[in-house]
Amino acid sequence: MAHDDHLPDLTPTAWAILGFLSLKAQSGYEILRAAKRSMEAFWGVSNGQLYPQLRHLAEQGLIQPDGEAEGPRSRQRWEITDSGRAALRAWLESLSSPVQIRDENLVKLFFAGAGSPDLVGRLLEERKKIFSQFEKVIDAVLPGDQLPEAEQAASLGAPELLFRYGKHFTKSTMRWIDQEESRVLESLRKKDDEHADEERS
Amino acid sequence: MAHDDHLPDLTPTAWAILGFLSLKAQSGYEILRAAKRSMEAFWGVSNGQLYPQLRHLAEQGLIQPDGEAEGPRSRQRWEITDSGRAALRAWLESLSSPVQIRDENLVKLFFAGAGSPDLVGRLLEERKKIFSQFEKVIDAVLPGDQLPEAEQAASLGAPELLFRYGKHFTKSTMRWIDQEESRVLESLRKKDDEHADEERS
DNA sequence: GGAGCCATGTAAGTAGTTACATGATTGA
DNA sequence: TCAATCATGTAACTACTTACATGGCTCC
Repeated sequence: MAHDDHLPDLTPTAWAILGFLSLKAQSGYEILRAAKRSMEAFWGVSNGQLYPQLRHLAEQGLIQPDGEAEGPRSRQRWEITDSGRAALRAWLESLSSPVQIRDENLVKLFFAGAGSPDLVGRLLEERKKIFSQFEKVIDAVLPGDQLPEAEQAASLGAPELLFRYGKHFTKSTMRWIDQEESRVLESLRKKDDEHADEERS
Repeated sequence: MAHDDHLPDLTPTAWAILGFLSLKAQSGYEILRAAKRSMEAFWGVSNGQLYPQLRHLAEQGLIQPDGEAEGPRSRQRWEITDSGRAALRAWLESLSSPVQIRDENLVKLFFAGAGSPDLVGRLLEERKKIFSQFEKVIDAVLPGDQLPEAEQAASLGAPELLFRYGKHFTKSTMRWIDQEESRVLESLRKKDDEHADEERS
């Protein structure tokens, strides 16, 4: 990773949009759906971002309309330009910003962890739910049954790679939760023992 | 997790600030440092957020000044109030927002994955660097050598729990990268073989 | 009495979300 | 022909970051 030379200054979201257009000329809505299906878990794209960014990319000459939009609000297909492809290649070789995580459940665990094991247990249960939800999103990246062809084409790129990472990540987190849960159980058992000792004495 | 009953409407960052004050009465700067040391990896707190939020928490009656600030810009210590403690307890029992991840390197892998294995290899190398950097942040949560007592007290809560999670998380990610790297190597080997076949024929 | 860090604070900007408005298309 | 859904778009807001300003403290 080096030479951020002549990189246009775009947000990662804009680069992702350009990336989807590099796979196939498509409309904003199609991009939105493809992004939702294939990478929502690791980079969300909302429609409030999408349309302004499309216009911005067009202004920069990185994409262009493919055919005419029939009306003021009818479907407009976009295609990547040569300079768009070049820019995308450069972006792929440039330094990435560090992974950012915002994990409220974990923050709670931090503050609860010193206190009641009960609460920690409940928070770990919640965490399990959060991550099984997360796994559902991941599973949607590569559903067992076949997709309509259009959607398949739209989520080209390397869905299997993201899928493998997502699976690895969720499974590993689930394992950690199980470990912590048995730790909690043990600490409760110990407390019980101590209590019983006190009773006897 | 249930009853979000009478929860004041605060951002998770504000809750975290309140959480730190529940461990110990302290100044903004101390909170900033404790947050940086103990939970930066999973929830960053910046000073542009901190001071306005302190004032906001005070307006809500969840914290109060502990002693007087000597001057307009001198150290001010804050302490949590009873209603602050009650609110914090309620927050700990309330539903957490889902884990949010923004992972630019993974987005690049998605778009690179279908194309050149070389590029995928470089991106995996970058990922390794990103996560070994991440691990350094985690390691700072529980440094082998002892901390000044003040800092220890400030990062009470359950640093070991966050540490264990962070370690588990980074190790597991590193393992995945290794797997993917050998996958890349294999695909390069296959390509080579095919090439050799063509040469022979 | 000045260098450098400690500490508080703010202004400006960034990147994003949600909720809504509206037009176009489809199909019962 | 009406309802639902597809598709584009925007306004208002939210949470947050960076960079800077400034004052206070310490120690030589």
